[in-house]
Amino acid sequence: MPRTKTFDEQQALDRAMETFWKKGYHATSMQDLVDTMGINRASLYDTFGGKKALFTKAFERYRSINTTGMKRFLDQQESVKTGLRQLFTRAIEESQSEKGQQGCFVVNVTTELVPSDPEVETLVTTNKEVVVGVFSEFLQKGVALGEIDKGKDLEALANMIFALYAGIKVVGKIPGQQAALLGALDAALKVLD
Amino acid sequence: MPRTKTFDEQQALDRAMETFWKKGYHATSMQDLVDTMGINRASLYDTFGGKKALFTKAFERYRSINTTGMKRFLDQQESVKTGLRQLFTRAIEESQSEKGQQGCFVVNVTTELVPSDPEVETLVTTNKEVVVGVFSEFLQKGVALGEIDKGKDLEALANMIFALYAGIKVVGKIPGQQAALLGALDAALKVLD
DNA sequence: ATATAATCGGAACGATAGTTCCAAAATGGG
DNA sequence: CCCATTTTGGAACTATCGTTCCGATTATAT
Repeated sequence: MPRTKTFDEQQALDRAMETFWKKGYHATSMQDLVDTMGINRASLYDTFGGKKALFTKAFERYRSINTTGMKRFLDQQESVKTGLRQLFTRAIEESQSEKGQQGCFVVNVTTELVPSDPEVETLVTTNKEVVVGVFSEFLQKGVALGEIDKGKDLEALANMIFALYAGIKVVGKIPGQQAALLGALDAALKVLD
Repeated sequence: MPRTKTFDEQQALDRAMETFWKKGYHATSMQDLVDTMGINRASLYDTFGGKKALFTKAFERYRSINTTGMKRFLDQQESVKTGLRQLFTRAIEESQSEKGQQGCFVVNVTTELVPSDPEVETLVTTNKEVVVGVFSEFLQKGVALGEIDKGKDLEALANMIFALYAGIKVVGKIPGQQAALLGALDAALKVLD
């Protein structure tokens, strides 16, 4: 006898994610979210709780999409070295598009809200462990394939790749950095040899 | 017959810099600045113009201090390889202190205000050129000293070091990353061999 | 068709935002 | 000491912040 939901909750969350991603947490107003999510102000509070609760949901959704996508991309790579190169090349090329100039939501959130927000601090800490784990496993596959020397410290390499990725996402926000970043990538990937 | 300034303008600017650095632009209120700068609200507007004008002055002061300090540090290094290692080791160790968790003001500002603020975009673009230039010159010295192979693409290496620096400043905001980042540094510096 | 509940538009709330203004107080040069 | 000017405290202003509430409307399940 009751009725079901009418609006698309997932779509609304995706739009909130886009808004927080583009403007950051503090610069995003509830009015911005009402405008972009396409739902009523009251519905927003009913469904998502409030600004901070909505932000957390949007951020976790971004993390889920991103880590899943990255893992999927790496899983279908045959070569570890060229796979990593392609992952980064794609990231660099995307960063020069209008949307890419938003950078990485995780990086943006880290610099804006850590250490002032302990909850966010926990989320980005978890994210770092997960992503470094993905890189580490991928490198392990490279060792198994004989592409990477057995003697290498894979954990250190994974951490280096993670830091480089974050750096590229920062520098990539500056316009006209494609050539410079591709060059930097080329230099950096020498660590795998 | 007039009189001179009473309060220390430079000190007030330094405190504004600290506040913007710690909290970011949007999360910093004029009341925060009045409280931390130790001067009157009206004096703040008289001397610095307004929030945005004050922010720009504070940011440029940070840039000046930082690039000067980095250049000075590198200039007094005898070895290029160990000099770079020391620069980064210091940055990593500092990032684990309470103050270091604020990260790098330039990185924070880049992720928060680029591309939404064209003026800031110009400032961080200039900063990137200057700092990459510093790294590039330092690497050139390494070639002259015979520490670095002549054949290497120094511009690419400088860009890679710049991106890595930004990444370390992001990851360094997460607690407990000292060992991971030192390992990442060790792996990254292999590109100089 | 009717009942039930979700969604809506929009007002209202107290709080704070950035900025301006003004009279009083403090300060330094002559 | 005195004049000129800086600095001060605090009110005032308009705008927007995040949040809550309510009556009206819409949509669904029976």
